[in-house]
This record gives sequence, C-alpha cells and structure tokens, in this order.
Amino acid sequence: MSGDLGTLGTDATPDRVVCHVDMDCFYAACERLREPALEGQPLVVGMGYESAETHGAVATASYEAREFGVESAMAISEALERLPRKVEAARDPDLDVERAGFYRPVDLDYYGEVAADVKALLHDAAEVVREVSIDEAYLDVTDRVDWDEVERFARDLKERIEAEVGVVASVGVAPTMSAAKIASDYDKPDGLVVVEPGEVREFLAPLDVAEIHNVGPVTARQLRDMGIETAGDLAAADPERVRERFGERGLAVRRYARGEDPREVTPVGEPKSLSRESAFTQATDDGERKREKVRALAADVADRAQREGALYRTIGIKVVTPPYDVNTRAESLPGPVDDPDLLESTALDLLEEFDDDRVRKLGVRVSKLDFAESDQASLAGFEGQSSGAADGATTDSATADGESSVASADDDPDTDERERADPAAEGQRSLREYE
DNA sequence: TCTGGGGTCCTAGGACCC
DNA sequence: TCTGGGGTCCTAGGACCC
Repeated sequence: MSGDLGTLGTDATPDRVVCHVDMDCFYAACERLREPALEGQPLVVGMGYESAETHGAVATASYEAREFGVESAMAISEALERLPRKVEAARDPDLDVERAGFYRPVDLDYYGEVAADVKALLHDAAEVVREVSIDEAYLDVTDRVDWDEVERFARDLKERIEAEVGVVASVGVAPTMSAAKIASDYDKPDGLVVVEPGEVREFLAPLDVAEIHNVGPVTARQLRDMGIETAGDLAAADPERVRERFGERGLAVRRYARGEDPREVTPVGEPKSLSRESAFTQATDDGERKREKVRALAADVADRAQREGALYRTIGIKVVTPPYDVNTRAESLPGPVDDPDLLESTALDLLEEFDDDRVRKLGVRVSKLDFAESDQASLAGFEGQSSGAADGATTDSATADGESSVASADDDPDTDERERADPAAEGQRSLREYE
C-alpha cells in the first residue's frame, strides 16, 4: 500500500477534481418530460422501432421496466415478451394490465434539445467540460472547488439540473476521469459519490473487472480465465502478464484499476468520421433495394458532411450479412473532397462485391476528414475536363488554385500534406479511375 | 424473434519506398 | 540475386462506449 497516496505514480500528473455527470435513463426521462403521465410507469424507448411494431432494440428502459427484465440493447421483440404493451394487455384477457408497459420510439432531436439545456448548466459550472455523449459529460473543476467543498458543489449542480431542466443526473467526483465515471454509476439513480484522492484504489478494489472503463465482455471473460475477477485483482496483477495478453490497452486498463489515469479533461475535438447505417426489416438479396438504401445513406452522409464543413478522403461501406457478420470496405481518394456524386458512386462500387449476398444492414461512412475552412465544394475544380457535371453551382474555375487551401492542415500532426502540395496532376490521374 | 445507430481506438498484414 | 531493416500508408476487422 506504500504508493497509495502517491500523486507521484508512474504518471506524475497532479490530482484534479473531476466530476462525471451522467443523466439517469435519459431518453426515458425526456419522454416523461413531455408526457408526464409516463411518470412511475414501466417505459421502454426503442431504437429502430416504430409504434406498434416489434423490431428494433431497447435504447433505454426505465427502472420500472427493468424490474421486468427489460435491458438496454435487448431486441424489442424480447422486451415485449417480458413486458407487453399496455394497450395490448388491456385488450387481451390473458394479460395483466398491471404487468405491462409503454413503448416509445427514440426521438433524438427532442432529447438533443433537453441535453442542450443541461450542457449549458454544465458549462456554467465549470471551465472545462468534455461532452462525451448526449447524456454524459466530464467537468474539471480543480480551479473552482476544493475537496472539502466538492460535495456541496455537486449537490447544487444536481439540484439545478433537476429544477431548471427537469431530469435527474447522477454525479461522481474523483481525482481521475475513470474513477469519476465509476463513482457516478455507483449509486444510480440520483447518485452522488465523492472519492477523494487517497481513497481511489480502495474504492475500486472490490468492483468487478467488467466495471472498469474499456473492459467489455470479451476482455472481462479473458481476465476471469486468468483468475482476475475484481479491479483489485487486476491492480495487483503482474503487468508483464497483462501486457502479453492484452497489449498496451491492457496496461491502460490495469492502471485504471489502480486509480491511475493520465487523461486530462479536454473538450471533444472535430469528429474523425461520419456515418449513417440502417437495417432492413428482414435480410434481403434484392440488388436494387440494397443500392437504393446505399444511395439514400450516401446522400445523408454527404449532406451532413456539407453542413459540418467536412471534406473527406476515404469513403467506406459496411455490409452486415446473416447471422451477424460485419464486413467493411473502403477506398481512399487522392485528396479530400466534398462531392456527393463521387461519394454515392464509390459506395455503390464497393457494394458490388456483395451483389449475391443476403444483407440485413448497410452503412456508409466517410473518414480522413478535413475541416479546412475552404468553401471549395468538390474536386471538380482540379478534375478539370473530366467532369461534365453541370451542377457546379458552388465551384468555379478559381477553385483550381484554391487547391492549396485544401492542403491547409489543422493541428493534426499525422496528416502530412506535403504530397498535396504537388500540382494536381497526380490527383487527376488516379481520380480518373473513379469516373 | 431474427441484436439499432452513432462513434473511437487498436492491431495486423500487405504494398511500397529507401 | 539475395538479405536486412526502417518507415508510411492503406484496408479490414475487432473491441469497446453510449
């Protein structure tokens, strides 16, 4: 236990005061906000689910619904077996209305509005906020709050969220992000747990390894096979043994288990990829239906990229075949573009390989994004004569030399733009293959 | 009954260059 | 013609998270 209090662990990062704020059953809470009659009722919010249908998956189940065995990510069809819909139970004499619940389809636009109100409060409460997802954020309040005041601070924050927005959050406070996250989960719902610097390892030790961030079902099982069941076991495990089996990622997870986490709370940066995917109600081998879906997804992605000002250099598809085999294919372009037609045709080309396959789900994705502020709309400018497209409303010949603006890198040290400094000749040559 | 949809990061192997 | 080594980029897949 000698190194226990050390802020001088392997990573000599000084302790921070980190809050993890996690909304309880957020989608369900939002539904109750606009439909108060759902309060206290078993409520399931389904993704890929439409009213009165049975496909899709559970996005959020209220605690009342969980009592019936409904869990997150469960198929709606299975959820319905455990918890029938209220309307059907009322009609069916064999069913008990008291043992039935309400089902609602996900409405992310609305949840986003509610989340924005919460996020505004968080930004008001802390200098540094990392928004991890729609219902979750880390706050670094080191410069604002001391350890002896932090419980009061967190309680005030919870009360403000509930009073001003109407949803309930659980908050965890700890000297690191990974410990704060576990703390927020520790006493859900409506939880408030503070773990002070000297207590982290002791706090984590009895927890199941699966509760550590980045330990999923696969890693948890492999750890158990090695006789490592708790965070304490992992903390004490021989690092060499962990590295052999799990690599660097394993070592990072072991450090989390020891209460060590060098990550600093920083705002999220630009996205690395944008994607859209959609499942067929039933697997299909109909080529035209597959192509139609890919066209729609590609148009969606192109649209979003445009709105967000993202140029993309890699275009990919995802094809899920029964039973649940995930296949991905991707192709990189010579330079970053914003070109919906090229996105569509590339995605369709990649799809050809799966012409004969039954497909249950398709996706389209762009990556190697470039948020250069240029308003160049496509490579059409330096594609030169090869494009006869007449819709070049946003492109003019001046973009030919605007090519250098495409090369303006953001702060990503990995993107080497020197090759892009070459004249367009090379890009033209390779781009022809895509026509 | 056939697990949704959006992401991130890591790894491994091949192509290619020096 | 063979051998050795380093580095980068690309694609594909997998684990994980919410």
